[in-house]
Amino acid sequence: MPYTYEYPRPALTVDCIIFGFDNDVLKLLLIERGHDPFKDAWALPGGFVDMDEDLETAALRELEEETGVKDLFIEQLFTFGQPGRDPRGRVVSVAYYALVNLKDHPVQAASDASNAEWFKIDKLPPLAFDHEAIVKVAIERLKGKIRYQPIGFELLPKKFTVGQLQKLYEVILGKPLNKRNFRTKIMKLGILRQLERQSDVAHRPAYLYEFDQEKYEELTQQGKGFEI
Amino acid sequence: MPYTYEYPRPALTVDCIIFGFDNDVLKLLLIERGHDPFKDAWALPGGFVDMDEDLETAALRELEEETGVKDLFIEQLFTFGQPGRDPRGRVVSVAYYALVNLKDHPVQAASDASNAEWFKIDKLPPLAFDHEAIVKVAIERLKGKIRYQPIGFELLPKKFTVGQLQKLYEVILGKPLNKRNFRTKIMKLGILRQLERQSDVAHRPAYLYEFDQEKYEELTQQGKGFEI
DNA sequence: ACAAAAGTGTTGTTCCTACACCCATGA
DNA sequence: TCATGGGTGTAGGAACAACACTTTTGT
Repeated sequence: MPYTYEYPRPALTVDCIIFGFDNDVLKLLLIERGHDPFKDAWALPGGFVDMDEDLETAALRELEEETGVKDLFIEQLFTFGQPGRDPRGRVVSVAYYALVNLKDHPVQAASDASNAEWFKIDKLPPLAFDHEAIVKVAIERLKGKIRYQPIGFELLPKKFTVGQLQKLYEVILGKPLNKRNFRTKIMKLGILRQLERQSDVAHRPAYLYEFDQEKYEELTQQGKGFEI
Repeated sequence: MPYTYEYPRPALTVDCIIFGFDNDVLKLLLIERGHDPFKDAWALPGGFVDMDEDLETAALRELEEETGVKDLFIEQLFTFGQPGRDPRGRVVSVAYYALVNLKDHPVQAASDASNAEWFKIDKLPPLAFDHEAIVKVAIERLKGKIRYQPIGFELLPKKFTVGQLQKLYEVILGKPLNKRNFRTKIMKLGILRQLERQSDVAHRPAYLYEFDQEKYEELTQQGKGFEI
């Protein structure tokens, strides 16, 4: 059943850039394409937008269909619309990105995609379409954003140590941070709730913390800055 | 001549949020719509994307067609795609924004639009579609961005005084800034080139400055921050 | 002389940085 | 006892915030 319009229209897709953090490494969720074009190549999860669904909903739906990953907060990244970016014709893609705790989000490829996997961010395979460029934009955004918004917490387990948090910042920013100063800074924000200590570690057990969403919202609503 | 596709496609448009600065006030460029829907209502300049043009190009083209304003740098803001935001059916709109020096960009309504005008940002008329929401997003972005990027300079004449620059920051941020501290901070960045003095003003004449693009690029390439 | 905006001095406080040091645990 | 990461003290300097003061113009 064909659809007809008076003027030509580009096709509209969504793509998802999903970052995960695991064993001190930043990872990216990719699918292996099951169809042409770029059959068998790795690509960002994504697909066509349905007529009656929100863009964000479309992104979440495609993500779950292709990777099994669900229940996450995504945020719009950028819209890529250069003619020629897709061999099938004019395709405009709205990209969304998210950060997840890798352990909480097991992948299981489904339907459209023949496979789904986490890749280390610095060892990505060649990607389909202009997806390499898209990933680059996402990483830049991540770097810029983590310095003044607490998005990092979504990458960690619910309970985490200050050490883990610092490691995460170091991986994303790509440079070592001073332990003492990182601690003082992050603690002074007052957005961490202290819990019990670790156990069974071969060194002095660290305190575990959880992120205090409420305190954070108070902070931002007062317009107070946050900078690491 | 109709165009037919196997699956339905949303229409794709671009919208432009153009900020100007004039007499200590922040203004926004709007057009009066010449056709239904929302005939005679005020709206953001914008329109449908052609099949062979870049999104950014489409935004610039529509802007010039509808307002006569051209030769500016635009930046992608956000893509709005909620079903129901346009009474004609599913329309997804990629929004772009820009800052211009009002004096350098005379408006002259043309073709599609029956009229184009600058409005004070705090006295906007009711807007068509979801354009009020779009403007709100743009203002938030502007506020967030001006604190660490020198986008403000594009709103001012080529030669400007530190007082004017401060006024601009105050208007955008919506709060008064301390004269002494603003000066020290902005001067220490070293991105202003001092020129001659003002003349014919009823007070001590201020030095004029121009923005030093090169110095700014040096600054950012060293990864140095910039914060007001 | 006065208003109005430009521009400077200064001071107390807070924040940043860099380093050195001690602590608790499992192996 | 050693390695490992957790956690604290502190000192010097840079940056911030607030306020008072002087300067130069046109009217």
